[in-house]
Amino acid sequence: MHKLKDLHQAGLKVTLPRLKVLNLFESSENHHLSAEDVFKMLIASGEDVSLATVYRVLTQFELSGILLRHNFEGGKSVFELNHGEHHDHIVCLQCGHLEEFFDSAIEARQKKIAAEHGFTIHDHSLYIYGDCTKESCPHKHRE
Amino acid sequence: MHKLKDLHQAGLKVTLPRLKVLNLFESSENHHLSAEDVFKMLIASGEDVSLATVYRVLTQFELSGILLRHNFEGGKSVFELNHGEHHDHIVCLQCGHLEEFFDSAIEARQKKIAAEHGFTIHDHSLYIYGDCTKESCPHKHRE
DNA sequence: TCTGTTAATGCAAGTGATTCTCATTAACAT
DNA sequence: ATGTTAATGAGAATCACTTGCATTAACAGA
Repeated sequence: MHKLKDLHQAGLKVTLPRLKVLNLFESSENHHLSAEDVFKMLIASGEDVSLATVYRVLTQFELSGILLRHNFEGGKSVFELNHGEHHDHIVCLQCGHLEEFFDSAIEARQKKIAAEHGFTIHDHSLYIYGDCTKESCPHKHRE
Repeated sequence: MHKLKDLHQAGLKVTLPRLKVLNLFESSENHHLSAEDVFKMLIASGEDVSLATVYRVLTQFELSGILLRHNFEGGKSVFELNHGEHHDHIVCLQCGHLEEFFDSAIEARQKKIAAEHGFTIHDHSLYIYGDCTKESCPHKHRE
């Protein structure tokens, strides 16, 4: 259990809210959670935390590298555990279903493009938006 | 000048606020503007528009294809004229300098990835963040 | 050109997500 | 055990938009 280590390394005290949030990300079915998701799930499971604390903890975890933040369309941030393996996302605009992918060809092209433009690459975000073909996807809601 | 045509095609009346916004995008040095940028620039040049109208106009122009909306990090939408040629962006984290690029290899890989995951691609957003090492990169930029 | 219908606008109030303030409390080094 | 300092909860505040509503401007038809 490297949870304590993670927190100490980040210079953060080991408090109940932080452990609860970490546990949630490690045990949750859905790996991508918004602040509100986290808050509601904790409340639902009887834990008593404040929404403000959830936001604070998520931001601290992002800064210390424990979590990754994504800004999908829709205005709210979504977080996931940082396992150290970079990947991009493909999102269903109908049902929100999310899949991860990694493509070395795209990664390589990006490096090349950055170099051609005289940039030192720091980071990138690639989100593909589309319609998924899941049975559970409410595809019929089209105009 | 196809401004009037654009508006008519979009089923929008040719009103002063709409013309002012279009003119601004066509004449501005900076091609990527937020709602607040547009509002402030119009006010500064003596035009009297409401912020609410700016938001409405930008959204309508996006829906009718006249403008493209981007959601960079930072939580605010940025718009640019839609010239019909898709491109992605590479952004300097130091000075905010922005360059556009198009890479057919990346586009092709994305289509393939979407197909492999059973998605019908609608759209994508790719932003590369880095440091622009150019002399032309002034380190005195607004937030 | 006048005019009625309807869309567009301005203003202010309302939202949703997130951040901040500040008094209180919990961590943990001593 | 306890002092120091960070962390928390509760709610107000902020930021980027969005909406309701009364007023006004567009423009098609007479």
